[in-house]
Amino acid sequence: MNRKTREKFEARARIIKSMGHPTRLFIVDELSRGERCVCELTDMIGADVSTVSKHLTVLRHSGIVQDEKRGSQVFYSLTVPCVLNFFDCVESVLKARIKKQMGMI
Amino acid sequence: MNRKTREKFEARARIIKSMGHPTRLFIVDELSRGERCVCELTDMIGADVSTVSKHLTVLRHSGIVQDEKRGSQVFYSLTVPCVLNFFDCVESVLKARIKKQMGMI
DNA sequence: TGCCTATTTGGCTAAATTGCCAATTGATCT
DNA sequence: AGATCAATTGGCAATTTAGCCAAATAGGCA
Repeated sequence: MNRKTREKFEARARIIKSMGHPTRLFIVDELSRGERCVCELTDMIGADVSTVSKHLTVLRHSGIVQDEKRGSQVFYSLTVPCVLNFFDCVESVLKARIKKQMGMI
Repeated sequence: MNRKTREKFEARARIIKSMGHPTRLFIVDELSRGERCVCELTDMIGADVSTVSKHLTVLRHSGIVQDEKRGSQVFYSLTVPCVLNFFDCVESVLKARIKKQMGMI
């Protein structure tokens, strides 16, 4: 794998990786239903605000979410709706895995 | 976030996370063109066989790939084709990011 | 101005990840 | 059986990640 190819996959892996954490995946799922402020997300998640804020920073840096400051609050939303396709596919993987475990394949 | 919800997102995040590494993403991309043995993948990637083997174990455990032993070789293939949708979406995220950087949004 | 709320940043520790080498296992071939 | 190739596993050091607390920053309001 040459340098250019490696860089290409590194850039793409970083985006996927940013969703590869339960809390961040929860955030993406929640934002798929509309924008949310940090305080709302923090309440739902039940972790320290600073922790949630850092997770949001990861998602923002990867380009999956964007933020908008309004008053004293910061609202986050998805930049691209297609990330929801991920969920459907993940379900397929889970289903296939269960089928295999049951010896149906 | 209650226990059940957390577990749900943990299971899904584990699948996504397994693709969140340049080498493993490369493997998924390569397998989208057909099954490959460990030795072929190792040649392409240019890392130690043991490293590649461990990456394949991660992907296998998450259910994204399956293995089949034939003779002295082990062939890997995708279990579910939809993982390719990930690539399209990742491209969209990258494009949106570039647009934003250029001040077009 | 001073207080309160919302959010981010710094710092620190614990845990997880990665990649290499060495050793092991398993199949093939002579 | 012995040699060889393919792949996995164990072990270890270096790096990265996660989450909490404390501190800093910023807006809104009395």
